[in-house]
Amino acid sequence: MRVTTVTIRDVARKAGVSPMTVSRVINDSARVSPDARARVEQAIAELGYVPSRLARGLSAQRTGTLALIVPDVANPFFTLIVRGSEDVARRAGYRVILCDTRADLEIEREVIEEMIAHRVEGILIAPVSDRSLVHLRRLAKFAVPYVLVDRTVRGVEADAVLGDSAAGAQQLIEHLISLGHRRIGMIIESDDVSTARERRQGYRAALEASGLHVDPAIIVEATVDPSGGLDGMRRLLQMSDRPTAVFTVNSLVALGAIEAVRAAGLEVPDDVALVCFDDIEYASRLYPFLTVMEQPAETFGTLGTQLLLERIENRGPQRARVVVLPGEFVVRKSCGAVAA
Amino acid sequence: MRVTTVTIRDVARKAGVSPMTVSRVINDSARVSPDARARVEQAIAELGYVPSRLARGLSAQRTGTLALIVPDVANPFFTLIVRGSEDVARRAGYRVILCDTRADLEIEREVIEEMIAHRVEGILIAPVSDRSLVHLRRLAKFAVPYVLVDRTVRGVEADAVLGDSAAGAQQLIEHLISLGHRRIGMIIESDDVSTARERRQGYRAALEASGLHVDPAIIVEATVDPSGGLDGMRRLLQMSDRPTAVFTVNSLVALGAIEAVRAAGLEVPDDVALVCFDDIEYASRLYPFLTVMEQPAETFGTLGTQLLLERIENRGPQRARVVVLPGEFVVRKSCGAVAA
DNA sequence: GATGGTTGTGTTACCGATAACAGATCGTGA
DNA sequence: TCACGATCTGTTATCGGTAACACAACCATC
Repeated sequence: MRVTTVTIRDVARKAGVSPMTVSRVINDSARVSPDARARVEQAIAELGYVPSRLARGLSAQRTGTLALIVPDVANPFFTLIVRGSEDVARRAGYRVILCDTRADLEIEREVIEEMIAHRVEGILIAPVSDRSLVHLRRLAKFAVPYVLVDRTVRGVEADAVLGDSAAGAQQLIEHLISLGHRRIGMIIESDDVSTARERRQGYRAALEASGLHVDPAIIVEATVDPSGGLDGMRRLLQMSDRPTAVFTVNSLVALGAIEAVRAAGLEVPDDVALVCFDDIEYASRLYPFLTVMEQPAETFGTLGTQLLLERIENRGPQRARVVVLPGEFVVRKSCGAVAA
Repeated sequence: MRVTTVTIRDVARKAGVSPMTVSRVINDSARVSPDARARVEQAIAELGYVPSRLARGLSAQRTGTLALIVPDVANPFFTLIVRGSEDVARRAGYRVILCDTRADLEIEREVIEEMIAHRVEGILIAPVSDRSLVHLRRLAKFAVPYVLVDRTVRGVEADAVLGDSAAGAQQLIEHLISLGHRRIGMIIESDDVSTARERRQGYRAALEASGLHVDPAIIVEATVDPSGGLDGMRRLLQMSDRPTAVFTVNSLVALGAIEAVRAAGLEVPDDVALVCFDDIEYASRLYPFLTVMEQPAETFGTLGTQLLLERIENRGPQRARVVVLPGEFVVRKSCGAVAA
């Protein structure tokens, strides 16, 4: 059992060539005589040599590493993005360092510093909010290419892969209106997250198009997880003039909202209809319940990573490319359109 | 906008000291005069200097990076492990590179080579199967500490954090027996995955303890995902003497199994009772249906990472530590114990 | 005032690879 | 036969840090 690492020099000595020739063999770069190549390969096999990416990265100024920064790895939506990104990266010979910011700006700041220190070649990021701006500026300062996924940031022009939040929300709300709802609430996060902002717009547009009044009282802010939904729905239910239908910013919030409805002795959709963004794949398989605007999450990851690789390799146009992927409207029981 | 990187030498020049003094400041290592320290910090701030982890890693032989290798990042069980591991690693000043093997031995081999090349300081791994043995030997050869999570590998003695698969399976089966079932099928993966092996043992032990016959015909092998469950249950339902209850290796398989039951015009638990390992957090919130042996997945991640860090820092005993965490038996509707 | 220990800082070499250049060998055509 | 290009290989410097040692300045002690 070896303790010290086998280096390129050890291989060179054993093969009776210079380190440079070994380097050429492992990089398949310039021409090497069949004879030398064979001896080097033999030596590599015998010594069990694995070239250090650190040394390579330092000298070649290429680490072969990307970073993927998301606000919540446990959210199935982001998990799919992770999977898609990982896959494309691997095929292109890159590794992915995954960072979970837990939707915390300070953690986001830290991980971005870390990734700069790691000299990752590019970053795919679903930023915490508009206040991530300074972090992205930092990336720009260090000339680290990055691509936004799922969310934009005010004042930033960069490649991005997004869902159509405004249109999606509008469609969801229009559906509720078509079912006869006139008082539609919303549980959503703060306005400085682009998706939330756009979904609010869609909400508003749908109401206004039908000549309905937008009542700020039934738009409640919450954290983006089941507990936020629980809390938000609880507040809505307490109102004297409570909504007959509610739109939540995503499916995790919807889960909490459902719990609140049940805890109040009520039911979805009988007492409160519910629609939201993002499907929960496994949950829907077990129990197709939520009416959702499903986004192609894995494609967010694959496409985003492809754009990133193009930036890294300096292919692609100067101008930022923004890809907006439409969602798929899936009607299930929670909206009350079909028998529960 | 800078293109070339700011190095320790640039900082040194600006601060009027040697690079070594700068190194001391950024590492908080040896003593540095308050005056020099102030000048260095000033220079770092003005230049926006971020030390390269590559260079540091190369020269100090420490990368501050761990790898986490799992067979399926999209499986909620492993996602929770990821989250736990990430969290502990960050607090200890380590970054985590996440690798998804997709339960493919060849991909596992590749990512392990990659991680050796990256000179990660340690690896937390849920191995594909017993055939991962050669990969782990490779890690041992390179003196890379590793800790097993969720699964062991035959012939390997290493730190491990595991669930109690045998006891858990036994309890699930005993529950089915107590409900009156006498013909209990199983959908499970190949025997060379330790968890599957142990769950088979628990299954067998429970049956034998009740004097029931173990019928190999109703033990079917399948891939560990919904499609495997679908396929496995389909086969079981075709039998003339089909089981009245089925145990699936985990909840994703159970989802597929339920689909097969429904596709056959039957229902769970009325026609077939169902139990399995691992909860699907979000699904259960929406619809508490599956009777499961829930494992503390996030703890697998946190504890495993702690053990790993101890190995890396050479704390902890020589001998391998194997932690077995008990699961929590959660009775819901799928087993038929309560009214559906 | 010589001795010895602390404190702060610089020098040198090296971590493990690669880029850039230089040189050696060989075949080919004039 | 000589010049020239093609092919292969080695040398040197460098990527951006740090370890190990050296050394100067200062203080306390006898």
